[in-house]
Amino acid sequence: MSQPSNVEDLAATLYGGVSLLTRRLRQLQTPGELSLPERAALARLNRGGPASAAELARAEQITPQAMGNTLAGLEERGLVERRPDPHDRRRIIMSVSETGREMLRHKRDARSRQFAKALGDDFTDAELATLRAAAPLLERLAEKI
Amino acid sequence: MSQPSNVEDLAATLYGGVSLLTRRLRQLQTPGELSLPERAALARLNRGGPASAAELARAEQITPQAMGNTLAGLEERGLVERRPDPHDRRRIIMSVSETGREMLRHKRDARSRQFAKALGDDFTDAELATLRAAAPLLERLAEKI
DNA sequence: TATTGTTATACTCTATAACTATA
DNA sequence: TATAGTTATAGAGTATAACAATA
Repeated sequence: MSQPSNVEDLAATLYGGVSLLTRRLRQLQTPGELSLPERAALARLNRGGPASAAELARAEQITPQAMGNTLAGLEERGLVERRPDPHDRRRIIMSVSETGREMLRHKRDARSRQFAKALGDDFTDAELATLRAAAPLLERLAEKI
Repeated sequence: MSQPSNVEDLAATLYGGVSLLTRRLRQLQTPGELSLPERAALARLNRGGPASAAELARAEQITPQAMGNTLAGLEERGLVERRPDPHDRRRIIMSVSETGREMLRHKRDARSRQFAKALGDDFTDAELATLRAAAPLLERLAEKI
């Protein structure tokens, strides 16, 4: 197993699946809904608790500037709140607002629902298990590249 | 298994891995190298044989306009060639040039090498098998969404 | 000096819209 | 009418560069 040529093929197939999925996910975007990075940032803020923009950027592995854009969008809709860090006046701590929590709770995001629905409807338990096992490997792969 | 909440979690994790991977892959781009869609189009043209832009667009599931952009980039570097279809004067048939074939043969693309290297170096055979099984599932998921 | 955050700008990838030529 | 291809424009998402404030 894992001869060079197989790994090359795997790389190509993986790229194909990953880019197609990203594209489709973006196409599902409807006006007024959260963008993909917005949803990711909001979800992370919710599971990880309040954090600064720089911390979130490191966690999501994007630049602080890009995270700033994303957070600005979330703040405009009142989904996150900012408060200054009393110990370090450079920092601004972001947290999920009540509206944001409700948004996450009620899964109002049509794209997320559709994504989850596709997984639930069209895949066997064995296939779901494969995807579940593969998800963290994709992250690790991204970090190793 | 596959309770709604698990599927939601899987959707979130999968999105995280997929978007991170896409981002990293794009970051690896160095000037003068093939872009991700260029590489995908060239590889498909090589495996599938000569095809029109519209056919390639359908195969890659992007718009003909987007494929036109990609092919224009490949043509500029002399990696693909165009010739009119003698039977249908609307169509232009694209094929991989000798230079393009050499590019694919010699794997000159540093990103592909690095992608394949990360797979070969940092993953066990079992993990590679999981990724191999997951790749087509990602494509199917993208189509079902 | 290093870090946090901001603003400005540009790039990649893809989409929609509008058009011409051919079928 | 429908399809192949083109051009123009716009949008999402991210990057680099340059800066001010604070540590």
